[in-house]
Amino acid sequence: MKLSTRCRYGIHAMFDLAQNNGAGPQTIRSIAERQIIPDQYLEQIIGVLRREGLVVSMRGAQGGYMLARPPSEITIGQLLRLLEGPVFMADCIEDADACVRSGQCPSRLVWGRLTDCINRVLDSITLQDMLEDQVRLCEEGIS
Amino acid sequence: MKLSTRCRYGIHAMFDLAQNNGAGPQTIRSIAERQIIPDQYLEQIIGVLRREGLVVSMRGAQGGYMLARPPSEITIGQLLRLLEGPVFMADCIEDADACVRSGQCPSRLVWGRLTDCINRVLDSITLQDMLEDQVRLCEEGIS
DNA sequence: ATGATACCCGAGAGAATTACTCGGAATTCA
DNA sequence: TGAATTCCGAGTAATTCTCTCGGGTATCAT
Repeated sequence: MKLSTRCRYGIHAMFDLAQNNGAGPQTIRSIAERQIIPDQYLEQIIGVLRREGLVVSMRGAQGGYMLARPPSEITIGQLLRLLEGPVFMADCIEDADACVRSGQCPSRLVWGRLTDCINRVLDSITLQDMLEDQVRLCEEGIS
Repeated sequence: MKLSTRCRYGIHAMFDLAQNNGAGPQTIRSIAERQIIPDQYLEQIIGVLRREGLVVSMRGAQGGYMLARPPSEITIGQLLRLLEGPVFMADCIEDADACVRSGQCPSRLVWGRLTDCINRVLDSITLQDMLEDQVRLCEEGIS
């Protein structure tokens, strides 16, 4: 049970944009270099994020990407659901008709509880929180 | 973000064994029929559970499988970790050296929190709990 | 205008993983 | 002995994941 690298790359890229928020548009290449991501792959990933309205792009020379909203309004849950697909542990969580037993299936209860817990944790963490975490981690590193 | 069918099959099979606990060994075929699982695939899955000591097998005619412990001592977390691989969302959770930035990486904090939450939920649910859930679900269905 | 920069997009290659299948050996009960 | 059943390694088909390619389009600087 692991995240795909697509999802990790996407979240790293968004964190990078959060760090550079206000510093003008960032190119694919510069993000990819800082975050150590194959740049053509990142292009694909960031395309998804743009189509969903989480980042805005500026084409042409001096173009690049910027967050579409402040870091405090973007949660990891949003990112993960976009990049990894919706969080539901079995088809019957999204669609009760996917299985004839849904109404009386105890595993369905388990998957439901797990899904809720994952979403709750992830929706409670914003990019802003991560920026603050990093400041704290760096200070601890120094002292 | 979904469970593999291997994992769902395995848990359904274990739940089936819990329901038939005390009723003698259950054959692959009978479990597969009740739980709607391809039986040769189930054979493979249940082999993993046997090697890890969660079920015991009896070979030969009238043989089959039984739980190695009471349902109250088997958690979904144990099963999921066996069947789906250990729950860690990125390599750096298990092995800090997997990434040079581990010490100062805020995503690592996120994956850590998520991993903890998932394990906590899953380790709190036993097969016995699921048996009781099912009784309750059936009663609700009737009334 | 022109050229350099950079996003945009669909198609596809290669590798890994998943979900199964097959055939046959070993064991046990009746 | 023979039928039932587990045990095991190998193999295959489908899917998904990761990443690449090539060419198009928009924009800025000169």
